Amino acid sequence: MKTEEIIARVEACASLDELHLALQAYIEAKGFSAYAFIDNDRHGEADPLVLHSVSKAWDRDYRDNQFLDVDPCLPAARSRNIPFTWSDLPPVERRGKRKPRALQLMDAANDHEFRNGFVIPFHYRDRLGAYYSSVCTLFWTTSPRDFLRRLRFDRHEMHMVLLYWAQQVIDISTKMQNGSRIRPANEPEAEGIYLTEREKEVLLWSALGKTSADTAEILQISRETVESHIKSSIEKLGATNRTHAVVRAIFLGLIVP
Amino acid sequence: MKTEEIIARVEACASLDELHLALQAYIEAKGFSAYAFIDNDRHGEADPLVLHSVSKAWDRDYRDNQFLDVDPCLPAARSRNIPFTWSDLPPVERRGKRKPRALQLMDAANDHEFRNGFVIPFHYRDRLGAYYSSVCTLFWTTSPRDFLRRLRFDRHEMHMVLLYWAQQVIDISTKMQNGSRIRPANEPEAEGIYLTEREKEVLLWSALGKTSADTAEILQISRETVESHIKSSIEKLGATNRTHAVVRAIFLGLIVP
DNA sequence: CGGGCATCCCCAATTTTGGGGAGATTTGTC
DNA sequence: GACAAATCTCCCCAAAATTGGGGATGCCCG
Repeated sequence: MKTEEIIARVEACASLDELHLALQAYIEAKGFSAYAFIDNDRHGEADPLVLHSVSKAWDRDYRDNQFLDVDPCLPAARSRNIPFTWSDLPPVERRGKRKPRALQLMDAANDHEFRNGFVIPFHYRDRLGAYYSSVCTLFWTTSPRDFLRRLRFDRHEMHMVLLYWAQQVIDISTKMQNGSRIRPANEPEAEGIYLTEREKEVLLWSALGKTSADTAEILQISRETVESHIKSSIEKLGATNRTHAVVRAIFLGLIVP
Repeated sequence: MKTEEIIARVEACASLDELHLALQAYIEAKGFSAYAFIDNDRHGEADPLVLHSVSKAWDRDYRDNQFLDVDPCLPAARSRNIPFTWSDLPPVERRGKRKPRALQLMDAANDHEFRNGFVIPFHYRDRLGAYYSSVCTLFWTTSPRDFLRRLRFDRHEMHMVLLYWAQQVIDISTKMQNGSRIRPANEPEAEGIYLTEREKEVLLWSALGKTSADTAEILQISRETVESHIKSSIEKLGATNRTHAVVRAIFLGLIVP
């Protein structure tokens, strides 16, 4: 099946379940046994979004030992955009007497027959500009040599498919969370709301914590003028006060702090 | 030439000049006339990294008119991980009598014979965990129909090549800046900022335009308590006032209006 | 038992809001 | 070129809200 077609199939999925099945089918065709998608790096979010097809045993092992905190894949994925394999990671050095937790993790993975893993990092921003990082690991349980051969052929295709897949997961899960990351239902449409350059400018400085007086200084205009711009922005945005106006302007993509 | 080979070639580049030449050769082979890579989305960073092969005239036009501020590609790229084209963007409506700046930009692009553009967004984090967004636009100057045909065939390959290319640009440019990009001194670490439930709650209501008194009413607590929570959030977030705190909380993903 | 959390209170200084108005300049239309 | 609309600029004033200090009391949890 062509990459094109697989991506179209992924984009046609309307639920996380469908996406789960689609990915599992895809990676099995590529010789992988399971996948784990962890959308961890959100602040203050109660439970990270996790989709996976790993065994219950491994899932429990991973959680019970809090391997999430020591998994070297996560920091590696955080500062990369390009997929890598477990074997690409720098070896864990053991210093001192105690076995590093990361080594424990690797031993555990080995116990579960995971011979290698293909890790795809994924960074994105929502409409508010907030950043998120996620990672998807594909688990390989058969011959390590076949793993390398597989990657040589299909690394890019898999990367590409995963990018679209992850985007779809994000889109759907944000939509499910009562649309929170998309657009609150009660908020009026962006259409028809335009701010002048000056208005955006003063709102931006306000978003960066400046008072009217600060902004006046920065823009070399009078405080009254700054407030006049703020006032008209508040009115245009249908906001109740400065903070509200700034949030809405950010939300509407009118300013980018 | 196979994708594999092109990427290997890109990864072999040791300088920005080489990367520039490699990309230009690649996109010309695909029928594009020029590219522009802008690594802009960073406040407090001295000069944004820009690599491009566009004409001096267009470069000057773009800078002189400060089109960077109105370019609809940038906000679109900011919240996407998947490439798009100029024609994918929602049309710019003109309200009022004045011509929107975005329309001016489009007219200018047309004057420069740019018929369409392929835009690849790119998000990444440095070793310190700071996030960056960049965008690479490929300019198409010949028949619009050929553009679509080209994309149908090569969209994914080009996406992939650009991902590796951009990663290489980042790697090299960070290496050149004697070390890494540094988190702006005034920005506290995202990690380690935690707000209590109550703090998030009052910030959220604040983001929605409520005053302390409103929020007190809503949460059935006293105004002083609300303000007390706001105060401690401001301190935790290293903000200077309420608006700033709300903006930062949003950007850290702590609250979701 | 200490520390963080949630709750409440006070007060003075500062900032913001919500009215009002008004002149100069730019921009596009007729 | 005349005209209208929008923008940018500045000003005044009183009411309301926020900020930055300082406290205090429970409560829960490790």
